[in-house]
Amino acid sequence: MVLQNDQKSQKRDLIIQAAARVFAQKGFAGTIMADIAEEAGIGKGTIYEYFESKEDLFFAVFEWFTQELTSLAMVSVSTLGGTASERLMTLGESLVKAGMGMEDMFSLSMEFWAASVSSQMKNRFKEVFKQVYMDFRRIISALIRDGIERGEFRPDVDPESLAAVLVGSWDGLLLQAWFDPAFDPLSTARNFMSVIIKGLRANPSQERQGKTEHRKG
Amino acid sequence: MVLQNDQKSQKRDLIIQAAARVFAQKGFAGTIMADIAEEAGIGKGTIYEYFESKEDLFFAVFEWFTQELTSLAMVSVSTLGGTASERLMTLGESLVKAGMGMEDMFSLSMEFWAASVSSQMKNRFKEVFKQVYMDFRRIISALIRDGIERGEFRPDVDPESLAAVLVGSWDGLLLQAWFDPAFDPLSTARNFMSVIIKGLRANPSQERQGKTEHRKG
DNA sequence: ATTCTGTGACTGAATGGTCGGTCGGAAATT
DNA sequence: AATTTCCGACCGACCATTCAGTCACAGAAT
Repeated sequence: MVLQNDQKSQKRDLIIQAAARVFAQKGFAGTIMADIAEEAGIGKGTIYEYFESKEDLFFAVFEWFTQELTSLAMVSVSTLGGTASERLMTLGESLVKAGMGMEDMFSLSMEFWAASVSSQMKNRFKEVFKQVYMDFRRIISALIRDGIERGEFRPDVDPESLAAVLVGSWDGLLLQAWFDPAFDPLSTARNFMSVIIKGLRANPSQERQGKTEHRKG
Repeated sequence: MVLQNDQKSQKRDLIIQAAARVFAQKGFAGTIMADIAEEAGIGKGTIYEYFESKEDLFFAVFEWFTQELTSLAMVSVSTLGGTASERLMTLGESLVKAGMGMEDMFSLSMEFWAASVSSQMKNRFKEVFKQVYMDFRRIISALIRDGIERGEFRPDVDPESLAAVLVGSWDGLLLQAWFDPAFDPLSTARNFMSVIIKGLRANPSQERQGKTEHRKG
């Protein structure tokens, strides 16, 4: 049977997802192509119909992964309503939850990080990572800037810096949770966000208000 | 010549440090034992006089690394004077600076993370990581608790949560910097800390004061 | 019959780890 | 102090294994 393009890409996806599971569990080096073939329920040779090499496949998994993650964040943000504080809070929670839910996927992230150090394709990995982090920072900083414009947040915070730290702390928290099952990133994040929000409030003495001391449009 | 114990351990350290450099540059998988031997200026066989296996050596590098890092933090903290805010700020800066300075070393961290996913010894790696993160959190949370007791910080923040986030965001920030050379983790951290400090202040309207609304001795 | 897809046995390159042998120096013996 | 013995640190050629990638063939589709 001659596969249609969409069937072809469907099978590609099948392989990618099977590979993702195996890589997540065994790491890049620990994974052999035969494992992936078995997981996907196909022959080893077939993989090479769709991918150049093991590294090429790994990179494809990486791209798939970042896509999933980014669209998750996009959806979260676009769905959210309420004040900037609330949206920030909710986005944070849903990202941490996502990270905790797909715990396998987090271990995949670690493999990707490592790949950006030493694989043949480290520069391609780095480039994509850079872009992903930028995207996330952009999403968050827009949210913060919005809060400032509404007069909800102090005008003198730097949205970019704060966004970077939030993005960073999600990684950092999940990392700690990865190593210590007793560590609860969700309640940690919650507690933390409330401190942040207090620091952000334009007028700390009131819960919320529209008084505008803000500059910049 | 029969080596004394201290000569013996000196050579061990020599190998560890040579290995650290090579692993940092080429990653675990990309490193071959011959490289390490060459870097250390010894024969390959000699390495096996001191270490069971490649993984065993890698783990030894890991232990050495965490020791270095922890003692750096210890020294920083014990040296620092001033208010809790100032000490927090300074500790943060010096850790970020350290991370930036030894950029090779940061890439080593990534390798260690990956090792905790998939190496044979993943549980040993995880255990050590867990301990290291706990130590760091303990250092920071003690600092915060101190600030609360002095009445400098609001009594209703959770020192453990905040400490975890700070620790996490150092990792997270350095990670972003790793991928994007244009990203400046230091000024980001500075900006961020000032938001945090504002959120922490016991009495936000004054710069600093000793008024004690605090409970708990 | 022809074309396309799937396959898994096979191969060769790469490399972790071994082991028999070397050699500089310490200790024992003279 | 000269000589011999002994030790163990050091070495690197070699071995055994592991796997990524290939390819000749089988089977399906048309």
